[in-house]
Amino acid sequence: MCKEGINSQVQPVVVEDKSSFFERVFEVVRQVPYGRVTNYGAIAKFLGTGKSARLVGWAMNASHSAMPPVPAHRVVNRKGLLSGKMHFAYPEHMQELLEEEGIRVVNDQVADFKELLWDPLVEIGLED
DNA sequence: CGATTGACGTACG
DNA sequence: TCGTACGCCAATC
Repeated sequence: MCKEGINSQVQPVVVEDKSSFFERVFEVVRQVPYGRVTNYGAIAKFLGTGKSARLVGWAMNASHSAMPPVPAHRVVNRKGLLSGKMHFAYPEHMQELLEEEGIRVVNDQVADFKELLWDPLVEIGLED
């Protein structure tokens, strides 16, 4: 009799742990303003992980499933190099997105990267 | 369960 | 400035 009705079937709710490192990375990246870029180390350090910048990159790997979408194209390495362009739909996609925002990319590297760099530790850190 | 890899960064020479 | 070595944590083999 424990046989419940059809509508009694339990549906596995796919709830992502917001406590996960990835979610935090997604949030920070989503805070990156238009026409600006950030680097993995800044995000990692902002989250308190510090040297685990690699995890940020790994988190971006899952960013394709993140909702809302994460502007991963605004995230580059500390050299301003489009290290993750290979993981986009196509390598040129990342550069196109950046140029679309007015960011000039030369030799797979962000021009004036230092000026366009948006550091959450500085921007958000002082705000919040 | 151990070894390897990875969209990185820092330290050292 | 450049190349090498190491750490970091999670996923994959």
